[in-house]
Amino acid sequence: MQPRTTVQPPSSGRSLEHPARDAIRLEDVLHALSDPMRMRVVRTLAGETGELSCSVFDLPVSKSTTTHHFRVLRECGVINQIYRGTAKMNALRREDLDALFPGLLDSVLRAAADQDLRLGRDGG
Amino acid sequence: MQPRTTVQPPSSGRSLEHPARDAIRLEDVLHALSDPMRMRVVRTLAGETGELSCSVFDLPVSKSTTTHHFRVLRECGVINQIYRGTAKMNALRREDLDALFPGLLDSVLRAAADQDLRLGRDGG
DNA sequence: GTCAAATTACGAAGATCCTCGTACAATGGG
DNA sequence: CCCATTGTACGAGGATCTTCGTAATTTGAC
Repeated sequence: MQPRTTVQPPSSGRSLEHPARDAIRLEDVLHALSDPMRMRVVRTLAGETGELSCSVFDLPVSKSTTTHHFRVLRECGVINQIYRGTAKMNALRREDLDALFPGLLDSVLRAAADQDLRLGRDGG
Repeated sequence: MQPRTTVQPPSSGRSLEHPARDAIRLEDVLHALSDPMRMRVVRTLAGETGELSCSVFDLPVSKSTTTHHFRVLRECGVINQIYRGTAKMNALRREDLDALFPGLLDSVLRAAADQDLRLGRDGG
């Protein structure tokens, strides 16, 4: 078997720009989370430990729009994106967000879950 | 003569519509807080125990725009507004927000304060 | 090389948002 | 009653946002 030393082969030469941790702005994060589609993405990512490709999200919008929302999330520092083959993997920047805004992400996620229960989605 | 049981005379006949607690939506609150002017208002209100009139806020925008921002905050359930004479008093709906979104307001306020320090506003 | 899968880029339509100025309304004091 | 104070209503301009369809790009498999 091959060594495969690196855990994750970054795969391709395509690169994606991400803001450094210190460049992340609270107002941008709040704006990003104020969109239902993006909130849905973030909530799904928060329930996963690893990465998810864009295609596993079945948002009720076109693929172009989905691409747009993922870019907004990346450019404001909420998610990390990396190409692996033809897929683009996504992960929450939980460490960075928790370091910058302690407790914010968790309270937002909890508020979203509570609201779903209250309004009768999912849990009823 | 009338009993006048209520503590605060509402002063005028002008009334303002507020969403009930259960009608407050997380996405609307996040959107409201994503604007720097409105965040400034909320942070100022959070530092006060009582009410503040609109005029004590010296936002770097016109009076029309100030009115607009206060209305957005009221209509999404973040603040409570009431007329007292010629003034309009504002207060955070802290109880409602804390009940609906535990910890959210506090973490947002803390994040805003931290970011100000980090970016060199105020504290330096 | 060819092909399918995943995603982007581009341009555009429509909606919403932030901002403003000006004219107007409500209140309380003299 | 007159007036100053406080805030609103009513557009309107300009920016940004959400959404889309179609053409193009990148990658991995055969």
